[in-house]
Amino acid sequence: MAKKQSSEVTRDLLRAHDLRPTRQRMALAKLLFPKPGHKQHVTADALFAQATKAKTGVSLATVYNTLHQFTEAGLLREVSVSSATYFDTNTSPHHHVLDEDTGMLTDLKPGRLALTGIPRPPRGSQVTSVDVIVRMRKKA
Amino acid sequence: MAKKQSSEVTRDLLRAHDLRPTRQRMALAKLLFPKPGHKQHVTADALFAQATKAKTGVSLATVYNTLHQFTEAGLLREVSVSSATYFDTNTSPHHHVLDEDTGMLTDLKPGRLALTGIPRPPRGSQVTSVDVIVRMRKKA
DNA sequence: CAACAGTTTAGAGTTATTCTAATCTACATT
DNA sequence: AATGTAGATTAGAATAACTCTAAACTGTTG
Ligand SMILES: [Mn+2]
Ligand SMILES: [Mn+2]
Ligand SMILES: [Zn+2]
Ligand SMILES: [Zn+2]
Repeated sequence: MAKKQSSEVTRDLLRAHDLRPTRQRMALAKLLFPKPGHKQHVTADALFAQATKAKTGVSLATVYNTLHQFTEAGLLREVSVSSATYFDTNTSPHHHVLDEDTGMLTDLKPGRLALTGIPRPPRGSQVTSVDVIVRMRKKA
Repeated sequence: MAKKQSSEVTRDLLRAHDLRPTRQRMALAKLLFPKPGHKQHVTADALFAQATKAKTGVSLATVYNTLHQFTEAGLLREVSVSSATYFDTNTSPHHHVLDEDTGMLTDLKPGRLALTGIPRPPRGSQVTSVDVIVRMRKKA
């Protein structure tokens, strides 16, 4: 568990994204962004558990609301993997490897995997994201 | 709605995959594989609705059971897209475009999109699948 | 036509997530 | 600093997509 970022830094982060620095958002932001380079993949449930353990008074609904607001603000990226959604603090373009045995999601080193031939969207539409998930499992 | 494949062909298809040709499986197979080249993406719910409309007596549990059995048999391929799973009658390797406005899933012409640099799995593990989903949406 | 493994089913249970509508709070304004 | 209000939080109900259970049914084999 990394040391939490200072309140001032966190407050500025929220303000910079037009998010009111409420007690709940401050607490969740500190958990999500403990220090500049620290990237992680977190589910709503896991974050709620962390917040609860840290005695932060935050409801599950607020965790969901906040994750989505942070995502809209560009602070997070949503990655859907079958029946679980991960919120990724690494918002730069990259792809994922999913360990199907453990459910663990790992970043693929950027630049390693390359995609060519992504179709151009019809006019009026745009490509929202290109998600590549490499699924791995232990051999039978 | 394409004409259904004959019962004999459907029966043989099931037998060839060690699946007893029950009334329910016959009905669902005819809906899924109406004729040789006809590919589609179907959700459990949509298939259940089709079967119900066709006055086939099939329960939702059986639809799920059957879709998974067909998938295990290699007749279908499961494609997960956020909170919805599509079963694809096209089991050959290919990727998808998701229209986020309508939820419609479309095949990407194979050969068009290319991937390089897929990581080699650690010894003892294997790559189960590499899923690429290009998400598109109407411009704001 | 047994006999039994395999199959189906209604309905309850689960899990992840969203919704509602009442309550609260950050902060701009006075 | 007190006030007004848009924005935020919350408990709990609701929804959606499955999965499970255990009892009833059926395709196949002998
Ligand atoms: Mn979401
Ligand atoms: Mn499945
Ligand atoms: Zn990531
Ligand atoms: Zn497809």
